[in-house]
Amino acid sequence: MAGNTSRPGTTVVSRAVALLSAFDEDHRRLSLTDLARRTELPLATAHRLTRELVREGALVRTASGEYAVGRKLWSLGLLAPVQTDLRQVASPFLHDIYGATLATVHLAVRDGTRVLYVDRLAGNRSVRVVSEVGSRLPLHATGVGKVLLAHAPIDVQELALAQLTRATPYTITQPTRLREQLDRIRTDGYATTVEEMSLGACSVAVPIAQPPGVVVAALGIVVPSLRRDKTRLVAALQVAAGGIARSLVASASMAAGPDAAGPHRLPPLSDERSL
Amino acid sequence: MAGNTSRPGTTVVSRAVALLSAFDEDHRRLSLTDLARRTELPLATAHRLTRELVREGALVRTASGEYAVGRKLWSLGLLAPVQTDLRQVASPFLHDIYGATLATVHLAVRDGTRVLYVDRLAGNRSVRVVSEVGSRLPLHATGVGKVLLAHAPIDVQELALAQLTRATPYTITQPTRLREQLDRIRTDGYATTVEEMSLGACSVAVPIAQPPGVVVAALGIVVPSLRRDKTRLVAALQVAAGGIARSLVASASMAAGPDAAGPHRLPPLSDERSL
DNA sequence: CGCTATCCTTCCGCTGAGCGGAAGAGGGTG
DNA sequence: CACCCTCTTCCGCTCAGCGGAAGGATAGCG
Repeated sequence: MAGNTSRPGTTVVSRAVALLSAFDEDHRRLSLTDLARRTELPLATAHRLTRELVREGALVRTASGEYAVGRKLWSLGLLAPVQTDLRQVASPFLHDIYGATLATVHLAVRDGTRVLYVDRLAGNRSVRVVSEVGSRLPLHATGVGKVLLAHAPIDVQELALAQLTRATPYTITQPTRLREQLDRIRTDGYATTVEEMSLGACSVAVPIAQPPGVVVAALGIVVPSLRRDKTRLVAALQVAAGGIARSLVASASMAAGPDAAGPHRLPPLSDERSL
Repeated sequence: MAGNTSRPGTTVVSRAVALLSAFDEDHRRLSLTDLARRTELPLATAHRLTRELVREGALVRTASGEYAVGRKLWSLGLLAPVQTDLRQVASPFLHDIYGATLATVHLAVRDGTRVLYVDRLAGNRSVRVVSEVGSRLPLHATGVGKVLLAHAPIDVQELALAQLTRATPYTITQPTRLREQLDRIRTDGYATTVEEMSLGACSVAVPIAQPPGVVVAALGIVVPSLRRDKTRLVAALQVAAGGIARSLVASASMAAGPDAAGPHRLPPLSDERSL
């Protein structure tokens, strides 16, 4: 920036990104004042930057004068490696599972200490669930989350176990109990939840491991009850997960995002903040 | 910016967006030098800004040192009004059609003089097609494109008719011939293409009109041949399109993104550069 | 009708954030 | 070892960016 900055040290880029990040699932449209408030930027500054972002197509202005995320960002986001490989490869398999079960199907990866839903298929008659594509939930209360947690590095596990927030009366909030489950998940090869995230919703999930042993994603479905056909569901999921993993080898090499960076770590880059 | 700018008048924001826009379908990963070249920024400048974008999560750095679009942008993009309503509402219907036909299914909107593919379902056994979610193609050579063109404002039609690029030997490049087709599309209620975009691919598409009469999107499928069951396909598509339109009413009010703003057109926006 | 409240937009002078040439650090190749 | 290429860091110059303040615009209230 320049001149009379109220908070020196902040850069134009960080402010611009802050403005964009002010939008979330519950705030898809924001007025200028909201934007300024949420980013803690002076109104005039927010106004100037916002106008420029609109000019560049990163934001759009609705008829009512509110701002929303623009199409340019949408197209750009689609280029992110999150979806490029994994999503494309997995898509047909997700359809197969959906066709066979008519349940909500999830494809997710771990993003720090949260599950990031990369894809989701849901029909009219599927169980209502909170997750949407792009949303992030805690690792300990969902099927795919538990799978990813069970196969996460130790330090991530510790971090996650230290913040077991409660979503329903059935959410597991005791670290020791969850630890036991994680052990079982590793040996059994699948995870389940029973109304731990939302009432009336149970889930089964399995890992997708690309170089065998390295879990890069999780595949899961949400059903009203597990009683009847857990084993059948697990089998179906594992077949699909295997297929996805195998298809990933083909388009391998370039690797599914930073997490899978293997022995070579990223150049330092130091203190990245998450979202 | 500040100081010794080589090209005064450009702003930090525009440079940052330029860096992001350097990525496209054929360039999902770019080295620093590539970025600098594509944006015509001095290397040092590109480096500084890029590093900051990485710090903010807008870009990520791969193990090999290349840059790619980050997860943050991906999540942000998902908030764009492009998909919020329309895509979500349409999703189950797309699945139905896919299940019934196993053909590639497309959901598209018009973005200026191009088709913007908002969603796409394709299986392993579907016809190979060029379009991907997020890609933009000319209006005159695809099924969904023709539908959108037929129902576009006059000035857009003129603009599009003035640039009938050829994709295959079967692409229609004579304005008068296309004009006739557009008339038929309006009366018949559906559009077809026969190998006009890619050889071996035919398509059928129908409009999705929300306040009846106002076309907000198009729904289409791609098949190897139209001979056998065109009427059947048209019927299926029209049922789905009707269903989508009806479901849109429910989530109406807050409006399906700027395009659906009814009689009020978008604020000029005019000379936006595309991606 | 004025008064207050809330939102958006424009103005303008001060200044440090941003600029980018240049030099340095790897790494790969012949 | 010289050459080429890409990435990274340095640093002094300077104008792009900053944001308080003033000026509409619209809405609701008494």
